[in-house]
Amino acid sequence: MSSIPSRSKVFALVDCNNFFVSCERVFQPNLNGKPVVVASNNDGCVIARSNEAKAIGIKMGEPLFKAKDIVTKHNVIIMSSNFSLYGDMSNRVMNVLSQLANNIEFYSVDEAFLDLSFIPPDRLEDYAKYIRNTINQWLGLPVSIGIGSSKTLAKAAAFLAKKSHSGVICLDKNNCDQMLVQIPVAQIWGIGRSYIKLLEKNHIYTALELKNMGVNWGRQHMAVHGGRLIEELNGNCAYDIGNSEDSRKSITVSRTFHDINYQWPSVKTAIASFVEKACEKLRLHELAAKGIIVFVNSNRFQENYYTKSHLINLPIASEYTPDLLTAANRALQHIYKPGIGYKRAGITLVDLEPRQSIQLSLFDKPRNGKTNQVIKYIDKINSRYGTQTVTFGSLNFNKSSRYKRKFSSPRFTTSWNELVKVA
DNA sequence: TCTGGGGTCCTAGGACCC
DNA sequence: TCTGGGGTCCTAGGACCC
Repeated sequence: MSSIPSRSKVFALVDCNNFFVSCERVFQPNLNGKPVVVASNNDGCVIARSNEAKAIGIKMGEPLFKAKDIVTKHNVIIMSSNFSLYGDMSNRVMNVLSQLANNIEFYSVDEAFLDLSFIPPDRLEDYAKYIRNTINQWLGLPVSIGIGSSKTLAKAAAFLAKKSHSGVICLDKNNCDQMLVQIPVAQIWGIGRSYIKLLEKNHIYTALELKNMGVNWGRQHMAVHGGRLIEELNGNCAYDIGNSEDSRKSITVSRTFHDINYQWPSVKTAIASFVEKACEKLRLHELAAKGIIVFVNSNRFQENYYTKSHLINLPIASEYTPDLLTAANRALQHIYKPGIGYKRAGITLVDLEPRQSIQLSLFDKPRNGKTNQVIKYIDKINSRYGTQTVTFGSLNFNKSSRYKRKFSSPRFTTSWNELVKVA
């Protein structure tokens, strides 16, 4: 029996150039042509650079105080970050891209993978240029596009595309090796600090050399990911386009403290406010958490660096701040060490699952001039468990005690349909 | 003096079970 | 003093990404 070889896949990576800086420039065109950097919270680190800023030697992630001399000398413009702007611009980019390909993965705030297998090979480059021009014309943002038969190759192509005149590079069987030899192995997607050391020890310096090591070598020295990575460099797809629906697995809120000697009361207060923020996100995405991790760090640039985290599993999947606050406090007791000045703390909500209730707001008649709002939770598990009736006051979400919830709201019983009508 | 914040995936080792 | 061989699940921590 002969099998017909399926046509190999084609992936494009669309990457916004200097994204945060480019967003700022859309609304402040006077920044064009000047060295501009966007700084992190507290204006601590450089998190985006214009080409002009890159050219004069400002490094990504560099603390600003270290770049002080260059900044002064070249009149570098420093912008404080405006993440709501970048998020909004990101949504616009993704909306445009969604109209240009069926299968798309929103990989990060400024990058997306597109499945372009539906485009004939000889039309790929033109189509990529069309995408690039469309985004530029509609949104005023410059993008680079890399194309290859795996996501890793598409990323590699995008790296070269950034330096190219056209902003688009297609890797195919014919030009792949001669392109990969130009790419330092450190630029390959999935190769970080530790692997660079390992590869240098083995005299591997370019993407081509890594490709030629073979899948078995990769698996042996760099675990499963290494094998897949080399598979991908050889043009075989090991990572398909991801599901683009919001299926996040954790939510983190953390901050670095300005005051280095954060002690118990302050850390406790900070953690409480992180829980509040995380719960907002949780509800925004209609999720519930089954666990909470609390972590604290001392200053990582000092000796005797202290870092500790602790997980508390919640007895119920929770989207309620009070439950999570209690858990966070318990976790904090485990990791807090007196006498240590904390530099950073945060919480991560884990094991997220779709929220199993929906929220309705019912209003009584105004009393004492105020509207008496009664917030109710209605069982979505109705459909799952076939229950028809929802009781407020003391509510069983389903038969298992795991989902029992108590409410302080007035007790009454009604049916699903009636409630929907009221809502 | 001053060094971001938010994610994913994998693995080693311990606890526990039969 | 000798002290199995599997398996699973959980957790902490490491590595990577933007």
